[in-house]
Order: sequence, then structure tokens, then C-alpha cells
Amino acid sequence: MANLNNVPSKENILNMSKLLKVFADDTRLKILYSLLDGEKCVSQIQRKVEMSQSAVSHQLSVLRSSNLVRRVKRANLAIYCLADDHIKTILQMVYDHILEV
Amino acid sequence: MANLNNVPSKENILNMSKLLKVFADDTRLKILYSLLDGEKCVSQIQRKVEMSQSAVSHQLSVLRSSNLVRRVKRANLAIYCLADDHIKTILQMVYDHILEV
DNA sequence: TGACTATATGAACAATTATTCATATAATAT
DNA sequence: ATATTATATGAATAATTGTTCATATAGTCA
Repeated sequence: MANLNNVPSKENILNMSKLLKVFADDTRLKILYSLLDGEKCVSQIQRKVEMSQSAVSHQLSVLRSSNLVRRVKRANLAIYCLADDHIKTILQMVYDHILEV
Repeated sequence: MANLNNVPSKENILNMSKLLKVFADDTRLKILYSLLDGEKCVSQIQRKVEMSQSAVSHQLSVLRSSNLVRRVKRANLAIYCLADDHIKTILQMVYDHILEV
């Protein structure tokens, strides 16, 4: 774990805010939560989060550019999953925080 | 720690995204970091983050409405500090994450 | 009281962004 | 080959938001 006494460089602050901006959207949060119990194809996600196919696809591409989800293509399906366990932990932390306030 | 298997309600998802939106700005991150080593008045923060007085004040009010910072008035100064230790931890987690990617 | 310092805030503007609509791509099945 | 299903994506629109500018509030000090 990095030492907090070293304030991040301006560049790292920017990278942090970019990553946080990706998390900071309720439709993307819903998508991330829909993947917590395992990988899903786009139409499965779409049904879970109740959004249009296009909106889901756009947001998946945002999540993918930030390495928060990974995509694998099988047949004519695109299967998405969470990129790593870090993401669960971050969701957990934020959830805990809002429950406390 | 809440159980992640319980997907948050729509309302909680919204609250999470609201909180994340507050974190998701580099000037607010700078302000939060400037408070890591202790409370400061507005003009001290202003010098640390190199922004206009008005911008700092506006953003402090955003941070305060989200309970991320607390304000105390002394003489004609407004002294701000981080609201709790949770915030340090969240900054830490996000920092670690971007260093890893 | 009046001048000064510190902070807050409303309005306007610019920039960013999420969604929709229309359409493109690509794999599958008949 | 054609139709069908699944996914992706560009353009446009609407909404949100960060900063600046101007000004207000409020405490301090002479």
C-alpha cells in the first residue's frame, strides 16, 4: 500500500479523478453490480439494468476503456466480466460509507 | 462490512454515484489531499491547490454538503478538516488502483 | 465608524457527458 | 445467399457541472 504522506503528483491526481468519474454514474454502477455474480453477455446485462441496448453498449465501452471490465467474444456474443477484485473492494468501501452517513 | 451479495437498492446506487461524483474531480481531490496533514483555513488551501478563492470556496461547499469535510469558524477564518478517516482510506484505495493498472 | 481581510454565493458561460436514434458490423441459421 | 440475432458506434440533443466575475456577508482592527 502506497504511503499517503506522499501526495500524488498532479498527473496521478488526474488519473484518480478520471477513474472516479467512471465509477461516478449510477448506470455504470448498476452494470458493475450486475457482474458481481459472474460474467454476462450484453443482453443479460441489459435485462438486469433495464436500459436500452445502445446505452448499455456505450457504457460497457466506457468501463472497458478504463479497464474495469473485460470482454471476451464467443460465437456472436460479447461476454463481460469485472476486470479484477479491486473493483469489488471499491464498491464495498463506497457502499459502506454511504450506509454510515 | 455490508454483504456485497445484497445488491444495493436503486436509491443506494444513486447515493453511491452522488458520493463518487464528489470525489471524481481533480480540484476537489487536491483539496482533500491538502487537508490530509491537518485542518486549514480557506486561504491556506487556496495557496496549496493554486486556484482562485471563489473556486476553492465553491468546491469546499460541495465537499461540505457531502459530509467529506467539516467547517469550524474561528475569528474571521473558516477552518476546514476531513470529516472522518474513511476518506483517507478511499483516497488510498483509488491511488493504489491507478498505480497498479 | 470605516477600512480591511476572509469567506461565501448567485448568475452566466463553457465544457463534459449520458442517452437516443439511426445505422453499421459480424456471427449464425435456414 | 439471405434473414436473423447480437453488439457496436457516430451524431445530435439535453442535462449537468466547474470556473469566473461580481458582489455580499461578516469579523477585525484602527
